[in-house]
Amino acid sequence: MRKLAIETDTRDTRERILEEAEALFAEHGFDGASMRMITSRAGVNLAAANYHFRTKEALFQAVFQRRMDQLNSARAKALAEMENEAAGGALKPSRILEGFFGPALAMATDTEHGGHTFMRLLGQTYTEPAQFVRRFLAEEYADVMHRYAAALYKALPGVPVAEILWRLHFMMGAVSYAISGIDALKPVMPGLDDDPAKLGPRLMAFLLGGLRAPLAEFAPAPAAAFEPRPVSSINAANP
Amino acid sequence: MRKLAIETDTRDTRERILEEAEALFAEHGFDGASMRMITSRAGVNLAAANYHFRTKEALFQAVFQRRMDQLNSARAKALAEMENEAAGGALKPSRILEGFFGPALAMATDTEHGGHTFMRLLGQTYTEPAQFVRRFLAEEYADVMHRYAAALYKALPGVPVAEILWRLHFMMGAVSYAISGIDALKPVMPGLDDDPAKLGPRLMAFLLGGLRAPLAEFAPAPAAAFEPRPVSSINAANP
DNA sequence: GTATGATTAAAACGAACGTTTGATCTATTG
DNA sequence: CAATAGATCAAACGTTCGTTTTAATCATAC
Repeated sequence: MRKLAIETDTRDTRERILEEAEALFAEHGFDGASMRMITSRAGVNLAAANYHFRTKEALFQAVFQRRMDQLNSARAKALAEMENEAAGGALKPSRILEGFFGPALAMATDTEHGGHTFMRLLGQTYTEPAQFVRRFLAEEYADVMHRYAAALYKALPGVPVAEILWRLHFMMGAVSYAISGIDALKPVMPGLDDDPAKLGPRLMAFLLGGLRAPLAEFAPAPAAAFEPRPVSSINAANP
Repeated sequence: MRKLAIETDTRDTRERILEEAEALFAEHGFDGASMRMITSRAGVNLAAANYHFRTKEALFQAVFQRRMDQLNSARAKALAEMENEAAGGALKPSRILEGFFGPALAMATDTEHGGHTFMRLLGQTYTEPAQFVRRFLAEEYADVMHRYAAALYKALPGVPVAEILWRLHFMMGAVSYAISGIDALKPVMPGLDDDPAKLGPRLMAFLLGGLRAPLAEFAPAPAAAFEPRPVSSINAANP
């Protein structure tokens, strides 16, 4: 009971900081959440945060590390099991998507252990301006992402790898908005059916439709619709 | 030359601030971009920013207003022309999507007049933690968004309106990631074909596939894949 | 010529920030 | 029990922030 006591107290302080930091980073962003807010909400001394994590950036990384480890390992495990089961054969695209996005949605709908909070934070972080955040996130994603891209490449013969990477990217955007939309969409779209249990199937149907869409043709004709508007219209808008 | 001179000088200062604010907000976020950075980069006095815009928040809103006006009017005009042409009939879903996302992509590929910069900023802003930003953005989107949702509802008989709103939301996520990905994706996915001219067709093919995907069934069976993981795995990840 | 509004310069303001310091407390160890 | 090492505390440090103020300069309008 001696040795346990100190470790328990220590982890309590450390983890209380981690918990509140996760919530406040999600609520106010990296810059908007101050060390004083985090530590006071956690009920610990301000200096304790620097004692355990050295800097604010390191605290932010620590918040991310434990969740990303969980997410990455869940995704890697799902893929490994599928590939083991298929014994070298190609996988169904729908199952690949479930392996990749299923753990993210599971975490996003877990409101009891902070998973929901973290996924909101993750959605913000992809477009986070701070360089160290984006670099850190890219490193965290790289490994598992490429393994899923490879699985999709094998499952979708004839689809160029560049197309698969782009569609994987599009899908991540849809999922990110879907998750943050659980909270943020209501003011924009009143009366929307936001049953969390329906979100998973809803989203997966959309993703599969996008993934399986016929390949685009890069003819000059359809591309004309996306040409920049003339300058004059920009200045005329606000005289 | 008298009357023109004062107006030109005035707008020069005001617009130089707006330009640099747009670029720096996109680069460092609302909190990360300071008034001192903005005014010094614009080559104007610090007090001039407060003189013209009163507060930093008002400056941020001014940056948004001019671009959102442009984006909203382009979208509204495209839809109005289509509906006029169809004379009360339903529109092709692909044309509706082009009307909605075409102007956004056009702005995003316009690197000469700041459109690209602003669309990066817009992508960040949807998940922006600051309340006043989200509320402002929701108000800006609401009108045009509902008109496009109505057009899609007429174009896709049998699809519930809730489903259309969600898919519109998913599509906005995909587009947002596509736009920010032009810059941010390269470190994650080296060797990716990022030809900007191909992005439009690529993205539109994906969006159409997702929009037209068969409706999901809300049976309990497929929903099981999205249940939260047990708590033990969370604690076991980082002991 | 005088009033007006735009701009600059320089300084100051109170507040909040991340981080550091040195003392104090606590629990295990020899 | 005394010594040691880690955890926690109150307080302060130096910096930066958004904003305001005061004064002076300049170009235009009436």
